[in-house]
Amino acid sequence: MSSSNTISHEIAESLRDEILRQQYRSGERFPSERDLAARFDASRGAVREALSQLEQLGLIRTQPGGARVQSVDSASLAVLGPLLQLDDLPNPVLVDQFLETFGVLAALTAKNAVNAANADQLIQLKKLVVLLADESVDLESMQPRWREFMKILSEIADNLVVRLISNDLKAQFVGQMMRLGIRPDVKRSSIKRFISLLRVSINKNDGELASAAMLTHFEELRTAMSEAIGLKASEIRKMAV
Amino acid sequence: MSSSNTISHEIAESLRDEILRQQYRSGERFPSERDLAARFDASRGAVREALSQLEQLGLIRTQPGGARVQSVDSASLAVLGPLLQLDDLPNPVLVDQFLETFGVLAALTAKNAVNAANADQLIQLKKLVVLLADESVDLESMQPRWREFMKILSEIADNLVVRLISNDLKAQFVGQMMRLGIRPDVKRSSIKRFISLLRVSINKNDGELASAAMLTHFEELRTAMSEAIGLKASEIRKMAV
DNA sequence: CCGACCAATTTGGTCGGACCAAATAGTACT
DNA sequence: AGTACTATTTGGTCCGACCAAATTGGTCGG
Repeated sequence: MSSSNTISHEIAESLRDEILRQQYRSGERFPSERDLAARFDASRGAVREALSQLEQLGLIRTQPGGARVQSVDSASLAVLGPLLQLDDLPNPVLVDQFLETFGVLAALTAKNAVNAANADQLIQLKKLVVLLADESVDLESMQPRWREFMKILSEIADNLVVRLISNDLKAQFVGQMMRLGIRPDVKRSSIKRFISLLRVSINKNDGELASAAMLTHFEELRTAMSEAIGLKASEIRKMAV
Repeated sequence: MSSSNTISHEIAESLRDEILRQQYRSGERFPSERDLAARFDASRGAVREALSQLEQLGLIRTQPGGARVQSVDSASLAVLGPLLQLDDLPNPVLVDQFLETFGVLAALTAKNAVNAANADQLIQLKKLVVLLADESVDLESMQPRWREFMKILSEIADNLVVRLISNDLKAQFVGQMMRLGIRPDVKRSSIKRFISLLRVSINKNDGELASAAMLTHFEELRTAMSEAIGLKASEIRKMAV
C-alpha cells in the first residue's frame, strides 16, 4: 500500500501511520534513530530524513537527547489525508467534518468569485454552468466539469489562503472516496435546483445567493455521503461473514 | 532572524524563503544537493534533510536527475506563515484573505459550539463572556481571554479539520502581528455589541446568531487591520526619509 | 529517607567518503 | 537534421566517525 519509491518515504509513511493510530502516547519518547534504523534495516541517514518529514508534519519534536511524540491535533493540516485513509473505511465523523469545513470555504469562494467577476469571467461562468446542466451526460463523467467549475471559481476569487487549504485536502480526499467506490447519491432534483440557483446568482451578480446555494448543496452532500459510507460499511460487514 | 538551532533547518528556511520570494521560476531546476552543500558550507546530509522538509511543504519535487521547483500556490498550507513574514511588512492582501478565511471558520466553530454545548459547557461559555465584558481590563491584556474563549469554543465544536487548519495559521499570524506592533483598532462600541450578541446567542442556544456575530466581528477586524497596516507602512516610509 | 549533585551513557546533529541507478546532457552516427 | 548511444550529473542510500546536549543512574550529603 505504501507506494513511495524511496526508502525514507516508506519509513516516514510507516511511522506516520503508527503515530496517527495512536500507538504512541502524546509526549512519549519516540524510538531512537539508531533503533529505527535497525528495525527498518536502513541507514541512519534514511531514518533521519523520514523523521525530518514527521517533524514538518508536526507529529514529533526532536531534540538532542530524544524525540517526543506530539498530540495529533496539534499537527499540521497535511496529516488529514493520511488520517482519512488509515483504515479500510474512512472515519465518517472526519469525512463529515471535512465536508462541513470544505463547504463553508467553497461558499466563501463562490461569494467572492461571483461578486468580483468581470464581464468576461461572468460569461465564462455562465458557459460552465450550462455545461453542468447538460442532462445527457451521466453523473459519473460530470465530475471533471464540476472540478473545472470550482477551479475557475477559485481563480476568480483569488484567495491564496483558501487555495492552499484546498490543496492539502481536495486531491487526497476525493481520490480516496473514488478509490473506495464511495459515491454519495445526491438527488437529481437537488442538483438541478443547485445549478439553477448558481445560474441566477451569476446572472444577478449576487454573491450571497451563490454562497447560500453552495452551502445547501454541501448540506445535501453531507447527508448523502453519510448514507454512502453507512452502505459501504454494511457491505463490508456482509463480506466478512 | 532565522532562529532554528540546527543547520539543516537554517538551510531549509533560507531556501524556502528564496522560493517564496519567487527567485526560482516554477518548474525550474533546483540547484543540486552538492552545489547547495558547497554554498552553505555544510554536508550533503544536512542539505538533504533540508530538501526533505521543502518537499514536505510542497515547494519542490525531487527525482533522480534533479529537483524541480513547484508553483507556490500548489504548496502546503504551512507555507502561509513564512509567506506572511517574508518582508518587513506583511502583505496586506494576504492578511485580509487570512482574516476573511479565518472568519468563516471561526463563525462555523461558534455556530457548532453554541448548538452542541451541553449545560455545563454553556455555563462555562457564559462565564468567559462575562470576563470578556469586563471593562476594567485594558484591551491589551484582554488578548489571552479571547484566546481562551476561542479555544473553549473550538473544543466544544470538536471539528478536527478546522482545528488543524487553525494550528497551521493562528500562532504564526498572531505572533507576527504582535511582534510588528500592528494592532487593529476595533471600536470599543463594536466590541461591546459583539460581546452582547455572543451572550444572547449563548443564552438562547442560537448558533446561527453566534455565527453571524462572529462574521461581522471579523468584518470589522478586517477593516481595522487594513488601516493598522496602512498606518504602519506610512510610519516606515517616514523613518526611511 | 529524600533531595541535590555529578559522571557515564544515550541520543540527536553533522561530517566525509563511497557506491548505485536513474535521468540528463553531450556526442557520434546515420 | 534527426536518432541512437555514451559519459556525466544527480538523487538515494549506506557506513563509520565525532561532537554536544540531554537523559539516566548512582552517589553523596542533608
